Amino acid sequence: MLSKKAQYAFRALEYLVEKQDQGPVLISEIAKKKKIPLKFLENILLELRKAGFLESKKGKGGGYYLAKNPAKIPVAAVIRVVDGPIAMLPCVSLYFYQRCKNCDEKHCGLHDIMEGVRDATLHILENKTLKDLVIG
Amino acid sequence: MLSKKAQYAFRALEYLVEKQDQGPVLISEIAKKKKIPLKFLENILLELRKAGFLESKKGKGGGYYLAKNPAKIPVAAVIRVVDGPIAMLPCVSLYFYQRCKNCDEKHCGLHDIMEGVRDATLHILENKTLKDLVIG
DNA sequence: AATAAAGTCTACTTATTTGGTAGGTTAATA
DNA sequence: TATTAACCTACCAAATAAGTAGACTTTATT
Repeated sequence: MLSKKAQYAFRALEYLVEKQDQGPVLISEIAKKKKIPLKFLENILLELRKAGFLESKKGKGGGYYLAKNPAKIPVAAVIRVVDGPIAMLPCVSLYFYQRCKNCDEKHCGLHDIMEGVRDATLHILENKTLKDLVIG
Repeated sequence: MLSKKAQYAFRALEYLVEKQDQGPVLISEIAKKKKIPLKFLENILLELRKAGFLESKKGKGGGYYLAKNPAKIPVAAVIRVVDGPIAMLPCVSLYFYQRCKNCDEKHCGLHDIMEGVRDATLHILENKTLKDLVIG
């Protein structure tokens, strides 16, 4: 399951995609419209900015806005930043790989199964982007 | 990510599939061979028995063994019992569904994306079984 | 019948993660 | 120089995950 943090992140990003051409958007506006706790959202947006998905402006007329074309930001990238690994086992994770203790990856059935799940999942999450968060 | 509990569960089940024709297997034997904390494993096996995957015998010569053909127990079913939902969002879970607050599922891009991920994931996890845990 | 073996059950404890808050600091604008 | 709004550090509480303790029941053997 995605954490609430990640779900908030996607809701906020969806809003920013919608408001894409209207200059910086206030954190407080996003919080209000998307019903996300303000201070929690602050942290989340900061993290998304540091990851390069968003940019921000301080002071009057400031706020957050997309750092690049939303069609260039895969859903998978956002999940990795906010929640970490996407795979179901550390030993099949591409970005957060950890070797299995007590289990030989070459002869582990679960490993193979979860590798398949990872590939199927990433096939979708690497190709869907922030653009796809907005429908119609 | 699967919890450690789920990973232990699969390791134990794999062992029981291997020892399938050799009568009841001691918890302590599984714990030792698979390096799983004994008391923790007790709880896990109990849960798997209550879910109908395993059966047990008490007293001397007792132990745990598979309740049915391992090829009839999908990996998905085990995950649901031990860890709960497989889907990435409550609103796309088949067995643990919960409605989204503040979001209309009909117009939610993330919903659609995660529905796709769920289908792709289940396509694998419903068809792979405990039999597939053992290689060669 | 007595004993020992082995799973069962209830109830903890401890560690980690999640979700959220507080309050001061810095930068931009008017 | 006052105001606005993001930035940053630190903290806290609740929930979940991970693991442990110990007494109880059932079964087989002697």
